[in-house]
Amino acid sequence: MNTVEPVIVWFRQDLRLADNPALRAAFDTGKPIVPVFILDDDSAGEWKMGAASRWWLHQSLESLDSALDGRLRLFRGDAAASLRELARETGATHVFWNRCYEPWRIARDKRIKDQLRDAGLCVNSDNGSLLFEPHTITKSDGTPYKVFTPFYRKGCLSEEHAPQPPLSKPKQMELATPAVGVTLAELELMPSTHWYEEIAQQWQPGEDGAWQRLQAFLENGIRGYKQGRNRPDQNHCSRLSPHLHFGEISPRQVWQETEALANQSGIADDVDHFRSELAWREFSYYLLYHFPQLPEDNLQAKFDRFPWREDDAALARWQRGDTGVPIVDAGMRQLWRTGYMHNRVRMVVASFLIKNLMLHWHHGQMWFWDTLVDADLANNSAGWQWVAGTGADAAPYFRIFNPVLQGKKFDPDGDYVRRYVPEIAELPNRYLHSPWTAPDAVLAEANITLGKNYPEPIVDLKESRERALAAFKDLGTAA
DNA sequence: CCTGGAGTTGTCCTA
DNA sequence: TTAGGACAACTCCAG
Repeated sequence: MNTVEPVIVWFRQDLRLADNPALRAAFDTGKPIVPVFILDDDSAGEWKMGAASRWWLHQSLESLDSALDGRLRLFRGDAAASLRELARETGATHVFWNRCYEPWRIARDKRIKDQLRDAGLCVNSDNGSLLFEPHTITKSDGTPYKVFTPFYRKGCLSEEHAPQPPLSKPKQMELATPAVGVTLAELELMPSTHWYEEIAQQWQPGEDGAWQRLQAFLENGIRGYKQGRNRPDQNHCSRLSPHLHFGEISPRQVWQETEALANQSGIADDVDHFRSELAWREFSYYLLYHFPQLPEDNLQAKFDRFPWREDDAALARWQRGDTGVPIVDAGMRQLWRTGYMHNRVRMVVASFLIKNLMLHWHHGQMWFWDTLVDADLANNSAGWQWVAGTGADAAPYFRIFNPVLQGKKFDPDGDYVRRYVPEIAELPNRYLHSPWTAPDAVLAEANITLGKNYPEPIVDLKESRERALAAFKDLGTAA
């Protein structure tokens, strides 16, 4: 044991060494560091991590542990108790962490902070995962923004709140290694069956993987981002969302890396657009912080009386990608197979569930929560409320995606649909997004029998659109 | 308090 | 084939 008592760094959603304010603050004490991660499922309540996220976390912890020379300590269960045990064991006097913003975490962390201070420990927390924290941005009257654009102008784009340069990685950290805790396997994050193999092929969780992804995006994806980001058949998305969610890379780092590109000819617009997407992540966290009921309740109360349908069979077919609407099925199958879905297609499948099937957005939110590797309470909840039109900055009720038009517009050559819905791959482009409109001879030529090897559409698009329009109209506008 | 412009992501019909 | 307007009315926000 070291003669100097160590300090504890509690890793949470900041699974990286560079630009990690808590780690930096601990390092600056000059004392040995005990790095720890605690899996505390019970505190999360309904928002216990989903299966895909747990797979990712396992890989990411493995990567972090390796970057820390195998010194990461792991605990399972109550966080305050684990930290107290660790402090007792090591004689540590300080605990450092970066803040999280989910309502259940804010409440839990406040409790923990009090308990640790009562036990005589010093506690420091920092902002490690946002460009700016939700409480720092308000309108001149002190109330929170509900509209993205003015929020963005007042935030990232203002002098006052311009993103800060990231911190470097501490060099030559001294790590302490008490013999406490559990093994990674004992966290039981890995699923018992091997459904994750295709997911594993597509992703490299961890800080190194995050940087490789960012570099690949900056080299190949960002040019043409503004238009290309809408194309699920192309590679213009950053795919940084899971890395950002787990804090393997920080938004400050990403913001700074785009800085040099912004001055290159011809891509200023693309860079601006990408940065505004980072700001959308900030806005989701901002909404969750100021409206903590965001994951549970319609922000616009009038939607509480919307006549949602109950239809377990339809929900199951949506989940499986078995709706008979190709772009919807492609998206849902991409999600199931890869733990990810292209953003444009997320909107299409969400609109289909909410508007065409008229099922409550909670169903979609919960399914995404379990299956997405980037499942994030703020982004997921804000996104579903946005599509449902129940959120802060509501969409006009008549904005109902037509999945056939969306398919034709954003997957014009059908590459995306053919990849994930191979049973209709032989259909010509003209009919690929609406097989039910194809003449019998064309279907026969493509070896398709609707209702046999690919379903008839689960709802009539026109009728269900009108049904939803009527239901939304009936709500009126009064709160 | 009043005013007026604006609001991520759409669809459909008509000329 | 393509471009433009209709589709409601509301709330948000800055001046």
